Amino acid sequence: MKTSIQRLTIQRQVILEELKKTKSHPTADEVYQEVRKRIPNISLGTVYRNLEILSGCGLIKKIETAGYQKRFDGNTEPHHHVRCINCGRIGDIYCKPTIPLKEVVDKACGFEIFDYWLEFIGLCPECRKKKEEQNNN
Amino acid sequence: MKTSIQRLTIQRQVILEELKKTKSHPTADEVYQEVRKRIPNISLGTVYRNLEILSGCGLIKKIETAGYQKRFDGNTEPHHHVRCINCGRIGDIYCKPTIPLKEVVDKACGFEIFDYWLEFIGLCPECRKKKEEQNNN
DNA sequence: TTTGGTGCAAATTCTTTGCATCTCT
DNA sequence: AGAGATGCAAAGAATTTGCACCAAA
Repeated sequence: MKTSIQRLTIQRQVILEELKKTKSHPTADEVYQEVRKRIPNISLGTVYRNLEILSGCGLIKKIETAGYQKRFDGNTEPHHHVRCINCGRIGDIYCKPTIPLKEVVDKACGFEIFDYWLEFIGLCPECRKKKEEQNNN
Repeated sequence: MKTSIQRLTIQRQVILEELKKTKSHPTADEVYQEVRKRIPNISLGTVYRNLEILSGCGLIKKIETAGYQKRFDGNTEPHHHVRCINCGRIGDIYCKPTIPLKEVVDKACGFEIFDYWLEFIGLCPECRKKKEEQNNN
């Protein structure tokens, strides 16, 4: 895994900018759609390649929770995610889980732990509302 | 989402048995390979369909952490996972995180939280050893 | 001039689906 | 008969890769 970028091409720069600009945790294709507005002839392959490289050197974060598409996050601060079970939207959470997570796990299984991934699954406010309205009919 | 099985066909039964038998969190294809030893003409589609149904009614667990393939777990006790960044192997952890996770999140973001997913990323004992040997060369 | 990057298209990989057939009840 | 399942094969979706060309060091 590379830890630094060789060249900051326009494509790479715009992809990064668009990711930093939004809080919506877009998929590769959504990034592509956004970037195309500024670089109309960019290819989807280039977007994929660059998302991989950018996350490889820590400039963005890859959100790898499947069954779903990968998503990408321009926010590299440590934080956690909530995913809406209904619409797939992903939100951010900044609470610090005050758990000695690493320590516990290290002892429990012999893994050398680098990181952990904490994701909550539920209904986002919008979908919550919709569901309640349906129930009232 | 269905909550009960209509018919317990041989295919369904064997898939379930094989999953209960192992601790290796196999992918759909790995389940397929194993089940084929007992039902040679079973189709991959059937395996996928049944894994979906079995997890839909809570008899098995779907592990949806991607970039990787989905994996399935015959162990439905609440527990967490460690994933090896190198070989992809998934292990189990039974520590209880003593955090009021749900409560904190509910307040923080307006989501209605049903569940959470906690996964640790690191190096499994085997890969740890390999890496150390490489470093010694 | 060499290395890295790009666009394009084809290829892969994983998963889902349509359909004719079969099987329980 | 009718609903649910199956095998097979084709289709889909997401992602990766090969290749010829381009561009910056």
